[in-house]
Amino acid sequence: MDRKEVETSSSRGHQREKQREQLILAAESRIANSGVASLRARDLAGDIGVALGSIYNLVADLDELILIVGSRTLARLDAALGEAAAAHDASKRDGAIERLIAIAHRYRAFASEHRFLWRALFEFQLAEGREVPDWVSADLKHIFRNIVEPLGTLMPRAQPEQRALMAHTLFCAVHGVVSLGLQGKMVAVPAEIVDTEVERLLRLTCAGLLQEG
Amino acid sequence: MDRKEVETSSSRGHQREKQREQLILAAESRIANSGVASLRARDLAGDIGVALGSIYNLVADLDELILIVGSRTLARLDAALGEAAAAHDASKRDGAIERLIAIAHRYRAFASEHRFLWRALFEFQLAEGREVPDWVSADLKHIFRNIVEPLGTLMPRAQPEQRALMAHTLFCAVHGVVSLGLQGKMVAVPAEIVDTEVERLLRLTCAGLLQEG
DNA sequence: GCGGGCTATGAACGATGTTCAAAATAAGAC
DNA sequence: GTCTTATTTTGAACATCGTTCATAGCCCGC
Repeated sequence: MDRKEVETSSSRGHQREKQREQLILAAESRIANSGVASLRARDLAGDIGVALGSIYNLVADLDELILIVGSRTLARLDAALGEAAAAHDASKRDGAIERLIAIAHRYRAFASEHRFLWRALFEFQLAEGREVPDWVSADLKHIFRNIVEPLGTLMPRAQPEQRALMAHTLFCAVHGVVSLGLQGKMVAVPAEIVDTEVERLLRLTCAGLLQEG
Repeated sequence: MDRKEVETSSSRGHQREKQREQLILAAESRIANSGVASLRARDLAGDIGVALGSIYNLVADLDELILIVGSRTLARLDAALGEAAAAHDASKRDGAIERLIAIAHRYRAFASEHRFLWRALFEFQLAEGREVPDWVSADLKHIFRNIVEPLGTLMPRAQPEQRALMAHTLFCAVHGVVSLGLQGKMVAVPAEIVDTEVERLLRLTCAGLLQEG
């Protein structure tokens, strides 16, 4: 409790925190290169030059590590989409539509560039009983802001909840096209075709919205 | 090679085929109840009253078993969607739209009813290097027919490839809404809300299509 | 009944995530 | 500086997996 103890524990804690960050970076690198399914505790221990058991002094288990990497991926995705959104003025009709398309294209590009990290966001299944951490909802709400804003222009009479629901629908729809298209689960679709698909989908939907008045 | 040998091998083969079917049913039951991730070779051996090693006389490995169960799921999905499609006349504009919505609603219902079997279709990742079997593409093409047909009414001037691409886009979009909505990955959405979302999405898209002429 | 090919068996192997008793290390007291 | 104590690091051990394979048993035609 005295000064020396506080200093001590903070210095130790600092060392520990450095190792923890090394571990997170190693995990991120391995996931990015080989996919989340091939993440191995023994590999990570070797990566950061530590014994196998020490991994469990730095994180509770591998699931926590995957969640942390996921939060970093979500943050990068948020930054990328925000950048794409900023390029268009959502207060004008055409700008609003172009922003939605730009976000969708950036989403597709992000999925292509960070294939394994992006897939890890959705492939990872929480162990039974564990709950999605709070930061997931928080980060997603932030991402959705970029979609809700142009919808204000395109759905001027709608209530905020209606716009929020539409933002959710559009995000999920674009995600579906990107996900099934790139993953090649049914048929592998080239990236350019996926881009034309999401653009077509958004233009048609926006046309329908504007027609409603 | 003579008759008796043929009879023999066919009777033995018959027994083998019966065990194989038992194994497939056991796997399907376990996946349906607990998800594909908790499928265990030892459990299956116990289910059909056979030694652990015998599993590998009936199928190459568990991946093959999961693929077989997947093909059965796809067949059921095809039947369900076909039934929903048959309820509407795709040659009239309103009927075409209603058919698309009915198919989407049936898709959502199928996903709800056969949660784990449906998720197994998409969660399962082929082991590195192995290819998607042919029946996947074949079954999917068949499913898509129910979507392409009403698009003929809604996109009268379009080329067949354009209609096929739009069918792909719509399927993926609806899948995205259903998948992310029901799975509760971001926010768990009640089934009824998911239904309203896909219906809204399809009505807006169809309105956009009709507006194009 | 009997001999030869096929099949079923479950012990064994190699991975894997996770735990834990013991060793090593660091901190504090004098 | 040295000793005691608390903390951390270690890697062997454990429990589960999928998968393999030598062996034992069985069924068939003869």
